[in-house]
Amino acid sequence: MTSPIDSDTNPQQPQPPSIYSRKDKSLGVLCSNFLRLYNREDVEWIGLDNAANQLGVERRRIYDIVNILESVGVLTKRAKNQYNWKGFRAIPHALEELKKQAFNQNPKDFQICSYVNVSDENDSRGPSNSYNSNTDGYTKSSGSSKSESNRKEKSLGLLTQNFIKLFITSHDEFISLDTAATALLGDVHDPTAMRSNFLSYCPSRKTKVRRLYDIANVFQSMDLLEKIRHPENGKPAFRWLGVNGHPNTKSLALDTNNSKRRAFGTDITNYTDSKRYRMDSSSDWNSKGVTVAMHRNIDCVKFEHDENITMLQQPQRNPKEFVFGPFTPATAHRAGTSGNKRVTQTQDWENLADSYRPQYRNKALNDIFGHYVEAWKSWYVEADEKKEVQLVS
DNA sequence: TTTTCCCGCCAAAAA
DNA sequence: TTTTTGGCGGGAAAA
Repeated sequence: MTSPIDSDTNPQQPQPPSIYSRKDKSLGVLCSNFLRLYNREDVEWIGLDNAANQLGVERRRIYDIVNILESVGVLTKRAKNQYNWKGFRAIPHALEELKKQAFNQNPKDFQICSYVNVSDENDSRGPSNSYNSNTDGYTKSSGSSKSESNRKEKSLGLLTQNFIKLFITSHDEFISLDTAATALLGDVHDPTAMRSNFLSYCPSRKTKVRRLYDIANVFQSMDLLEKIRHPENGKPAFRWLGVNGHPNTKSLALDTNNSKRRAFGTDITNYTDSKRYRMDSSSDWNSKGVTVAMHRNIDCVKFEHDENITMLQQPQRNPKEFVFGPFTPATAHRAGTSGNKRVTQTQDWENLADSYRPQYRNKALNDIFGHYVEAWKSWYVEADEKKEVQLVS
């Protein structure tokens, strides 16, 4: 067996001046090399030091790769410096878990809207949080300390999982990283970030986009993701390929002959068709990535910030109804919803927004939340009006 | 000019 | 305290 060092090049010969190329150093290339090194049946575990040495990179880069791979089940942490190798076979199960999470409606399990302890007046430190031992390893227990949860909720692994969930739940086949970053901005505890989000300027979004490029590069090297030009605007976007390496072919054509659309999130366990990782949605809710963020953030505040706000009151829910979660389409309707009901529903939301505005002690937060609600309301109404027009025509 | 994303600083977490 | 882990953003290559 020969190592790269044993190549037949003559060491005496002057090497051509090494031309620096970023591509050679990219995370995608590194991930390919990493997989080439370890993606074998006989590999049980890997050491980070060994990986860094073998691949000739700093440990820091190995952490990037490992965190992303761990988020899709390829690796699990075994000990300090060591990871168990699970391989690609673990990916489908991990994706199923993510899918369940994306549509499972225990909001507290949804990391994206985790910590919202914004109030300066409420700086009590809770007990340490820890990752649960469930599949993804990133579900947070409640009562986290601010700093810990801050750090973990911003982790690359968590961002990776939420990025995947975005593809799973999105009605759009093509998602730009900018849109994804907007949707995945979890800095709800940062009033500046929240406000900036709506003003299309946000320093942390730039960082988020950087991280999404990292993730996308790794996933591309694994054939889980494909970079394309958006067919409509020609801008760079990404398409989720999934484990089969085929694009999600859930197309609108699927529903063209079926006016009765599936209620959002009703077939959680129904993923025998691997091409259908995206749920049918009866709305165009995520034609605006921001809408996703909007809805999510409101849910965050609603469920996580109960000590500082008056809870948003939930309308009485039929226990049999599916309870929407953070990625739930804001304009999703139940199957068979009548037009009248839709109008009523819109009005209900308007009323809700008007009547149940939480009262933050922090005035800035209060303003921001109000901003969220107003924006959400207008988008909701707009989307509903579009749907009405479509129905009429 | 905009998009992409490497690189390594440095702080948090763990040992 | 030392070591491991990894968030973060400056700034440069690539498009």
